[in-house]
Amino acid sequence: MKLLTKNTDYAIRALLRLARGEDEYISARQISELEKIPYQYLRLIMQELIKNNLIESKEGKAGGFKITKPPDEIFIIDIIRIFQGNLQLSDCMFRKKVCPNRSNCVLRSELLRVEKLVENEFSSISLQSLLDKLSKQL
Amino acid sequence: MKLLTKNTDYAIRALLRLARGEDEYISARQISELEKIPYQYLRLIMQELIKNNLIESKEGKAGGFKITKPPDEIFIIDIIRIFQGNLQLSDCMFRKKVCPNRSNCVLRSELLRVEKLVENEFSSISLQSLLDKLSKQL
DNA sequence: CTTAACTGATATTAATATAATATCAGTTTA
DNA sequence: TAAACTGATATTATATTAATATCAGTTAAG
Repeated sequence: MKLLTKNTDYAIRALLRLARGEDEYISARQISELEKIPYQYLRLIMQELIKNNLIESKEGKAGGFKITKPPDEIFIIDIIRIFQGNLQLSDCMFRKKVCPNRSNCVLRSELLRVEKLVENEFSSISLQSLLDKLSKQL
Repeated sequence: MKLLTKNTDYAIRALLRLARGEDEYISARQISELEKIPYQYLRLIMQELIKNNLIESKEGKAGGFKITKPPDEIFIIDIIRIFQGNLQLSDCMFRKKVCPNRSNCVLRSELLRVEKLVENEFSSISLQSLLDKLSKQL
């Protein structure tokens, strides 16, 4: 079970970069080099972040990206949701009206509980809190 | 993020079946039909469960599988570990000596915490507790 | 003593999700 | 007008997960 996929992880790192970068625009190229994220892949990630209003862009030479909100208003869960969708349980039979399988139903409520727990945890971690940790490391 | 993969889920259901089945052997064919699990896939799962000493088998006609421990001694985490390995964090750079990426390191401790949490939850759910729920549903 | 119903072991394929590249059009600045 | 960028989208590669298939060996029952 992987809590974060690579794109979520890359996105977090990219956002942390932007959050550190005052209000200048930072290009995908720069972020890619600083954070060692494959350039083209990062581009896709940035586009997703734009769609979700976490960052904004400036086109053309000297263009790049800028974070749109203060880092204490962005939470890890927001980023997870973008790239990994809502937390989901075992594939099983969820959309179906009546769960055709009792054993699974029994599991369901437990999984929902754990899911909720994980969600709460990730809802409590803001970019700012990570930045704070970062600065302590220096 | 999927908490359980299908094989884990199937394994849990199969084990619940066995746990309900007194001390008779139940064949993969029967379980497959009762729980609607693809037969050949289930066979593989049963073999894994044997390797991990959760069940034992009897060969030949009238053969099948039997659970080896009382259901209050088997926990969901045990089954998850068999089929999904240890909970793992974001792929990132874990085995490496020095984390080459500070931003990620900052995430690391948080992820470890959440991971531990999930682990604890799944360690507290026994097959017996699921069986209890099942019987209430009847 | 042979056949039906089973498990053991392992190989193969299919399906899906994740990760990474590639391309081309359009924008901005110097 | 060229260099350095983003927008949009298509393509490919890789890994993981799920599912099938095959064949040898075992057991029980007629």
